[in-house]
Amino acid sequence: MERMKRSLTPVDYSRGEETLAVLAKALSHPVRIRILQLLQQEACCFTGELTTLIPMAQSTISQHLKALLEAGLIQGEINPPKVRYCINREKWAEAKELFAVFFKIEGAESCDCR
Amino acid sequence: MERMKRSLTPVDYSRGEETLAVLAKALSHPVRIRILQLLQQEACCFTGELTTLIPMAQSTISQHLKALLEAGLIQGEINPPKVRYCINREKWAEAKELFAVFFKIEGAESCDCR
DNA sequence: TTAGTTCATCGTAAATATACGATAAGTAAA
DNA sequence: TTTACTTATCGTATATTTACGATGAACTAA
Repeated sequence: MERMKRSLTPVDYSRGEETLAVLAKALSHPVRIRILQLLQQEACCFTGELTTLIPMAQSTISQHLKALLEAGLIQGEINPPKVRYCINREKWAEAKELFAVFFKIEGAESCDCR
Repeated sequence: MERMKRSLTPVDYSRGEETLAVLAKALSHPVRIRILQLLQQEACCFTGELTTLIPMAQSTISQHLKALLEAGLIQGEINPPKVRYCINREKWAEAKELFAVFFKIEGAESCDCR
């Protein structure tokens, strides 16, 4: 069959739109929400501590940690043979602000579609 | 090959964790961010208006609208043969609050992992 | 050096997401 | 009824995500 195009013209998104989408994607799995909450409460966690708190394979937890790391929401300190993670406060504040601004937009009045 | 298990014991997430993840997933694509911003600015939009504002196939836009609808962030008013969409203010406020509360957690001090 | 510990990465299966065109559903107008 | 218009859904190709176990990398301790 013929090759299918993936888009007519590429939509060009603003920096904010892209960033927000990336952050939202990082938050789009419940276990990552859980991990972030645990890191908030505990200040720091070794990967091993997380595996005792969450019934998932160690490799899966590591994979989710990587996703959070790539989104910039957490940072890791290599303390061999352990690795300790914590929230990246700077990025956290940025995300908090981005979501707040996004949801604050009140633009026009609701049209109350049903 | 042998069937692979998807999880050791199912992790049970709280209502808030699930809800936040669902909302985040809805926001995890830049075009959906764009659509929501447009709906905010314009109060209401017919699907057709959105297709003129966003260079994507009508079917694709419709698919994204469905995703936002399922997450509850928007609502539609059938006004045949058109359908007008707008933000669901109630859900919007709920989402705003959920994200705000989530990011507000300050728990312990940062451990400054590097 | 060897053994043990901790974590990341690889390989892979399955599910989900994302894009497109084609088609169906539904109403209004001719 | 027929035609035109708008939107949703279907079918499908491809990409990405998510889960697992197995293996590798890196450091410590014996």
